[in-house]
Amino acid sequence: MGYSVGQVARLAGVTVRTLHHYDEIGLLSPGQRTASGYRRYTDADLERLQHVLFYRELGFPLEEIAVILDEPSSDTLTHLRRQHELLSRRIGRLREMTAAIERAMEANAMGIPLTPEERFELFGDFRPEEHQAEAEERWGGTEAFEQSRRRMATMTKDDWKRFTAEAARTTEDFAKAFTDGLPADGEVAMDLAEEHRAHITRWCYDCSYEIHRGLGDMYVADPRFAANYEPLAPGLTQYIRDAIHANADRAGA
Amino acid sequence: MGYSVGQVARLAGVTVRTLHHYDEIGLLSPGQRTASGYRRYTDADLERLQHVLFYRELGFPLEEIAVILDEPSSDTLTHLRRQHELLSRRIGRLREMTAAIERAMEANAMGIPLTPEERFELFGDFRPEEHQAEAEERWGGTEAFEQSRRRMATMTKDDWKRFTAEAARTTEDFAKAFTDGLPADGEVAMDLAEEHRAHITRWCYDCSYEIHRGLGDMYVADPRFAANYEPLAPGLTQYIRDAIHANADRAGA
DNA sequence: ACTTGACCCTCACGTAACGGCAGGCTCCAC
DNA sequence: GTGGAGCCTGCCGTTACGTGAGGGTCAAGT
Repeated sequence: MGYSVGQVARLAGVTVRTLHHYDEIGLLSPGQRTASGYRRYTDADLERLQHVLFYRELGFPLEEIAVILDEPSSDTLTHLRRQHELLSRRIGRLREMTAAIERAMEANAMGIPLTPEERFELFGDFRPEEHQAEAEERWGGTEAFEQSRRRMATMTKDDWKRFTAEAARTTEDFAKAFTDGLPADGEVAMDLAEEHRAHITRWCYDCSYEIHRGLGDMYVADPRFAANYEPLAPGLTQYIRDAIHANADRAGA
Repeated sequence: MGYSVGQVARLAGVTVRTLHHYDEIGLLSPGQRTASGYRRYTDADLERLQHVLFYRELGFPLEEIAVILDEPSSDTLTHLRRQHELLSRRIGRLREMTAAIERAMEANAMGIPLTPEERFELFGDFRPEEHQAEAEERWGGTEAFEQSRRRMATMTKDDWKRFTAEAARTTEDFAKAFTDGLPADGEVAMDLAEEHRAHITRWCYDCSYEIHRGLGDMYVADPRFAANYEPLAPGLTQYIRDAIHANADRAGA
């Protein structure tokens, strides 16, 4: 027979207003309502709230929390593992900051002034590396790019393994279709392209047909991407690019 | 000779807008401006920014950061020490969360459902203990109370030592004035009361005369406070209370 | 001397994640 | 059967910026 807002609020150490808010934005709606409109939270709701608070504590925006809690592959254990890894990383980060502080204290004790770069290096774990800057340039700092970057940050080593495994499978299927002589604008190739697009959407960001076209073009233009495909079959890169465009055409985009 | 907003932004890994914002709210105004109105940040500004970002990272509101950076006893070393301690605490907290996650994983593996209390105990480090609940009741959950609670949280063991030392000194002075037979509404006693008020304002929260009166009344009403004063001189508690009121009267409040 | 692109300025409105209050039901314990 | 605790739905306020708009500034190239 569930818990009332007040009870849940006390249990979880949040305010009633917060629960109302989570209900409003659809992040956590109580399983039921009483006849008089009172919210009734179930045990499942409590578990969801637990995860919400956890990710929130680690600084995730609520909208993103909703996404990662609603993705299909999200059972309790997956989340616990992910949370465990996120915690480890966070602790590592704080340790680095501790070390930086200690260095600063030493420098201070010796009367050595810090250079501006030294001053902020401890915050610099997300500084634009080469690759990021380039992607930014290519993608024009779009929403999708940001989304991707953040999604990547949440992925555990396990996630990465599954991600690359899935990606490799699709690539192999492409290679097979290509060597079998199936046309790039044929049913099979287009379905594979669609699968590819879904794969990206699931793991990285909301990949529209238009973005997907752009990706395909990028594959042939950039030798680093081509390096992944050509060894499997020369010409595969172009084939994939064409299949992507055919698939987008089919979808009317 | 100085850095532009853009340079500082790149160095510190924040946006220009953020620096503009800090300037607007007076948290970090550049030491100079060029003739054409461009912001010029000095090395001292950079150091301040470093501290700002640090405290921000640890979740302090900007307004509070301004306060702790502007308090008189705030030299670089003090801050570095404080930051070091805050980091240690933070790491400890995250370790506890890690342990809680591990317990949850075990329970999950064994198929044991968690009780609602177990679910959220890891977030419960700020649950209302007896004392806090009482203070809340007394003070009616005022702004001052919240301010105090947060200030306390930033204090290192060293801070506490100095705090209690200062407090003890004032108390002794009060005791001396009392045993010397000086009147509670006399110059000396009132000055001591004012010092007491300043002490609270400096360390805990903005203590108005009205609040101060309330504190004085509380001292005589609550035996636990009286226990601190009476051993020094019987009747001292009442004396302090009267001095506080006299001082408030003198200030016209 | 002139343009052009990168950088800077000041408004000014938008957003996320709630806090806090008003005005009004609902529940249950005495 | 009534009073107080708890719940409801708006709705406006706040913090820490994001995101342009509209317009000066500056060094480098032509």
